[in-house]
Amino acid sequence: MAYTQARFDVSAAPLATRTESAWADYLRSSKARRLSLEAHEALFFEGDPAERVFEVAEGSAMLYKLLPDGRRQVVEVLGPGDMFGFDVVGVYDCTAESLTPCIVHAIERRDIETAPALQEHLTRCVLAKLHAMHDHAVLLGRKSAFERVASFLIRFVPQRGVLGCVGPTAGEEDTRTVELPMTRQEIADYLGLTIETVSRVFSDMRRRGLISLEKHDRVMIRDVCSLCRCSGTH
Amino acid sequence: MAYTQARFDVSAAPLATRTESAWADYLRSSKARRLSLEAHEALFFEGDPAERVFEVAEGSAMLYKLLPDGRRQVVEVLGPGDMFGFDVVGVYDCTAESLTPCIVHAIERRDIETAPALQEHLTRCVLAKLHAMHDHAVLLGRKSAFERVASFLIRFVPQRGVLGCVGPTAGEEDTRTVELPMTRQEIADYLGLTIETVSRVFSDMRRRGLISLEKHDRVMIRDVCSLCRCSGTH
DNA sequence: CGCGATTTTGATAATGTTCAACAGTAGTGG
DNA sequence: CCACTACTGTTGAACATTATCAAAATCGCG
Repeated sequence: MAYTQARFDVSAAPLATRTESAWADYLRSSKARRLSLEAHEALFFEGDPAERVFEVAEGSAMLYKLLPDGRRQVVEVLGPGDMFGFDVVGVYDCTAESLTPCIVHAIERRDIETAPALQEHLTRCVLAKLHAMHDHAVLLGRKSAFERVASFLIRFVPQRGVLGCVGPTAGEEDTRTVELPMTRQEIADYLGLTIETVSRVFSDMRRRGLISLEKHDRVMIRDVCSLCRCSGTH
Repeated sequence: MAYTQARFDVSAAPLATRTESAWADYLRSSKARRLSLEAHEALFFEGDPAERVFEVAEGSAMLYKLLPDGRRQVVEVLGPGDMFGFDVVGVYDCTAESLTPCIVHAIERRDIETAPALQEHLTRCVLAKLHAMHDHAVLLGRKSAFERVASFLIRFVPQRGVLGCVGPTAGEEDTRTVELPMTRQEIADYLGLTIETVSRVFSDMRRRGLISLEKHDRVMIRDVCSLCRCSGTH
């Protein structure tokens, strides 16, 4: 092996800084278009010619695909900083729809293709998405309904449930409240379940004291680590 | 919208040619290492420091992830031309294992990072993989066992079952024989099913006259279009 | 308060899993 | 060449999980 992980890390750090800054420069420039969306507004449809790439600035959105008989699979859930609208074949492979009111930046494909620093940033984002899709495939292919919902909830607790999880702060109650940007139907379509199953799992988790529901979309996780142990991943 | 799909296509074509050629140049150079693998040999493990990127030259391979209790999800099946071993966090997120005897090219991450033309090629490959993962998420999240196996089989018929499928040649028997590079267990772990269910679906397809099995891993598809209609996608 | 939409709950059905036994296949060595 | 063995794949029966269908409860909002 040519160099160790430590050496990779140090060489990667300045690269990231460099591309982040080029990206920030681009977004400040007049070329980037800023779009405001209401909740549940489609940004583009599967099959539309792919002319722009987008970045979520505020709020959240999703990408989904439909089967001819109407079954839907939400393939990605997007938050601030996430990019989407990449393509290979000239058309979008998914439909993009806002979940909450949100602001997205639209970037002309042309601008990216001619600016290596922007390309680097884009590549980084695509790699992160591919990584996330691998995890999601495990969830869809091998996890039970309970594990899927647990994994889903932990996703909304920053820095937890992922590799290098910081764990609970010693001695403290490890309680966190998360705001879900999605309806039960959207959660179901993301997790490959039905709306009823999602609802039943939420109720089951409540009965077991793992969570409590302040509102339908406000979930208090009683103990993040306990829930994490239900996710199948740990 | 700034420009039409047609304009995107023509601008994309020369780009592809340019990166393909840089890629071919790199592979001919002494920097690319050529590795020979037997069937079922691991190339790297989930968690290993990610120092190189790979390309399949001959044969096929897979990427999989394991849950702590041993459940496995095969997240990608790779054939000639496919790249793998990308990372975001410095370590591989999957284990890579050959399915058949195969030859892979190993490319130092450093070489790619310093050569924009190689980066473009890599970005293209990652985008294609992301696209494939979206389709796979639909399969795992929303398709029945029968549809999953049908989709899987069609995957091995070049130019069919995908967007812009050429369809059967008029008047001809639309029969094709495919060689599966995977065992039933591997297919099951790829499709999010059990080995028994995969076996039962194969038998069911045989009884219905959709396929015939010359050997366990040689499947004759009686009529590609009929099978395609069973895949849920069309 | 009352209406429409979303969510929850219940009863039943279907799909796929699990566990167990059996069959086919390939490889080995007498 | 055939018997033996180990492995992979197939089939069957019982079971579990999740889906489906139907109804009740809750929420959001004018």
